[in-house]
Amino acid sequence: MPELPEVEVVKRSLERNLLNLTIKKVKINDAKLRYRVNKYEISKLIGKRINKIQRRSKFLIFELDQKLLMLVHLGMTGKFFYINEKQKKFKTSFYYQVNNKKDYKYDRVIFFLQNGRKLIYNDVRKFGFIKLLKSPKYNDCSHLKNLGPEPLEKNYNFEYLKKYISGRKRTIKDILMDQKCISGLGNIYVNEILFQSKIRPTRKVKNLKKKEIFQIIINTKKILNKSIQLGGSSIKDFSSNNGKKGAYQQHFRVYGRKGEKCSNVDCNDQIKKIVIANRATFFCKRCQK
DNA sequence: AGGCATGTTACAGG
DNA sequence: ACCTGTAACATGCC
Repeated sequence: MPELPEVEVVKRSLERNLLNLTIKKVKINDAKLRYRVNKYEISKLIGKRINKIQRRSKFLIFELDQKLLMLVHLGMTGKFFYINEKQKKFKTSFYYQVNNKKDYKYDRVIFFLQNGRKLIYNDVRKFGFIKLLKSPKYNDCSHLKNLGPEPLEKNYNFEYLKKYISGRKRTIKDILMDQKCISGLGNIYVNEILFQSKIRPTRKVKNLKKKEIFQIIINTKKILNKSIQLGGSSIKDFSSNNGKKGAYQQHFRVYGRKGEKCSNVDCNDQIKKIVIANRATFFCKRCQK
């Protein structure tokens, strides 16, 4: 699920529902996430109120009483559910309506809230993590300190990207996936951005024209904003849900479309799939030069 | 059965 | 010390 737009959608939903609520109890069903969830540390959250929720790149930051900071990353399959304590079946959730009975197996950490509801961190593959930050200056933490600019902020612009790529030898796909260059993009959106920008993912950055760099900036912002507006995208892992899903996936132009006809009206070529930096890469060889 | 999957990072080698 | 590429992590699905 989660690249920047999905995390932003989750953040807004958490904000709507959790602000000013106090955590009553925390239950750890499985501590073995990306990093072991420390029971002693997590217990510090008890009795604390959630005052603010922020997003940086694909990370969520919960600010609680006494300057406690909880950092959450959703990894590949992490998600939050928000339900009534007494409900046995999930009826409401932040992001998806859930009807898959097996889902409870992957409830890793449960936060019991003072209003009688539960916030559940659910993660099939356990690539996500939850940890408390030591310093109130969260930009110091190892996960956040080397991140590049937010793609939707003004400091991600033509001058920035031109300067960043100068002297580098890598491909544009590789660079856009690199969180040190731009933070928050992942495989799906990079594929989409390069398709819309008419740039082949294998192009070396040193050969990019001014106009192409400009297109990348414009299309990055355009695509991310559109996706956030549509509630992000959810794929594969959520195909069994019959509730509300992010709608942006219906707008994918190349991602996952190997062998299909290019979606540009005047083009009859098939979408190709190759691997760059261990990641599936889709493009149209006629439209992306 | 084997390959693939929305992410991050530790590590090796240049 | 910087830059780059690869493998590993855990689990389910096609």
